[in-house]
Amino acid sequence: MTDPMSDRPAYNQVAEQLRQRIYSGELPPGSKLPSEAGLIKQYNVSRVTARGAIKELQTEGLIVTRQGKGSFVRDREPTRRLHAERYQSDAAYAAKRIAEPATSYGFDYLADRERYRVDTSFRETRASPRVAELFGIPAREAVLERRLIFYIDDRPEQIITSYLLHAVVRGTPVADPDNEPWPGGAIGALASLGIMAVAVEESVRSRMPTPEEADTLRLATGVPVLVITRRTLAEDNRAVEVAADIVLPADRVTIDYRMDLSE
Amino acid sequence: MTDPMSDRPAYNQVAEQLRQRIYSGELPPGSKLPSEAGLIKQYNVSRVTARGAIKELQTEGLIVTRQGKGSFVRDREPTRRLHAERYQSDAAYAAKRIAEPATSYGFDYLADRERYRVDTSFRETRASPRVAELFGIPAREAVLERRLIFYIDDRPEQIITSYLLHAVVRGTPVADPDNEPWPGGAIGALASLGIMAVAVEESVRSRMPTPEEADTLRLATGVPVLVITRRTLAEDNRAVEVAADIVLPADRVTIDYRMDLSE
DNA sequence: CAGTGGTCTAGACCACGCT
DNA sequence: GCGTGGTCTAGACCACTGT
Repeated sequence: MTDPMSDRPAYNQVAEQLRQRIYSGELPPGSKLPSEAGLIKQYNVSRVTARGAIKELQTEGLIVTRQGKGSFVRDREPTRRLHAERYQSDAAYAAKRIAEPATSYGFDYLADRERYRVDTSFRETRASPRVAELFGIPAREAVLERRLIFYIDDRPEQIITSYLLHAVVRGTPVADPDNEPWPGGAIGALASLGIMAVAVEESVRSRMPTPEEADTLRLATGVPVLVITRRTLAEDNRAVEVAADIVLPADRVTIDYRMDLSE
Repeated sequence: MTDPMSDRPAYNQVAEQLRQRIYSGELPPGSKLPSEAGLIKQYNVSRVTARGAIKELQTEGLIVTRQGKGSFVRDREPTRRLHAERYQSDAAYAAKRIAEPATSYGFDYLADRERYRVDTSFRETRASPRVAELFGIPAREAVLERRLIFYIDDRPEQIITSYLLHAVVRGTPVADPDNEPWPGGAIGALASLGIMAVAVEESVRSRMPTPEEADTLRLATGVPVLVITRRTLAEDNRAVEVAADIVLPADRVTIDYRMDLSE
């Protein structure tokens, strides 16, 4: 059943045939793949070879495998949309132009308020070279590091590591972890101190998660993370908050932006 | 050297120790990991177990392995920044407010013009349900599918699948693949037909590449792709171009956005 | 209990990179 | 030629899932 004349290894040929059956829809999301024993018989290969094919599809994020049950075509998770317009909404709330923030950490604030939870861990530290560069300040300046893990329906949805200048927030309610989640997010928190954000810059990249990230975000193998680095700017484009890493599960999140071209 | 009392498998323990040596900087980018034979001796494990540890680090994107040479800590590629402001620049060029487009497909147009190349393949087809939804038109309407592979220094940097309404571009220079890359991108091409874009929407997500994508983008294992879906909007927020998948190598690209909060 | 995947072993042969 | 990784085999024992 595998072609020994092919220049491609047997495990790759098996994987390719399964992949085609998945892409074609013959094996829809949730459906069960042949068992290892089945593949061994069907393709007349050893167990290691059959497992190699399975492994290949796992690392591509096509299937998930459960011990004692089998391998299954991965279900497509409903993706939550993270709208960049939430920042405009946060700013409008901070400026008291609207009564309630529309979102919190990108979630629908009014509809989902009861469903979410945030774990906070604050500490005073000194700016790393990277954080200092993002702020535009000398390294080792005192900063407040806020580590937030955001859950919805008890499922972790984002890991935020955010920094505020210690000189600005020391002794204020903003430095108190019990006040998280702050209505209007970082923009709302800064506004409570009289600091009005005028712009937000985001840089988006992606990579495979560290084992710790895969664990806390409960990621299947073959699922990358989206990583946003955010700078919240006040007048003169001076950075007043820096989120050096917002880590999101890539199988559950889409990030939306809109750029107006009118001058 | 591995702890048989641990509940974690041997290959995982070996991987964890190597991972720590990489994260700690003891094994910096580019440096060589112990050979399989070395791991077998050092940890007193079988070859399969040693290879399992290597495989784990590969799928995390931490190392690359070359036959006959060994495994090496992955070099961090210099990431190219894809600025969303390029759309404003394209629009300014299209409106003849500036003499030259600043970028082309996100690359610096003036500095890099000689270094890039684009492979094009156009075809007339009917809108898939997804493309139709992005356009806001009935499915099966005639569209021009433009498939562009963009290279810089002969290295593929993005795969674009973009759609234009056939009714709009039929018989025009825009429908001629030889005119790619169009100065000012899709916005410039539309402007030549008198259609002025007023906004661009982008949705960003991430996943592992298909084998074909990994091949054309020359991606190492453990490197995801960033996928952008773009809608170019004219007045009344009517979509005039749809890029249903801009696929970018996540180890070489960062996407930058800026949101102004002033009302 | 049977069926499933998870881990591990010892051993073989092949292909690539370099000296 | 030697050291490196790539593929493959046969076989063993363990752990989880469900009847």
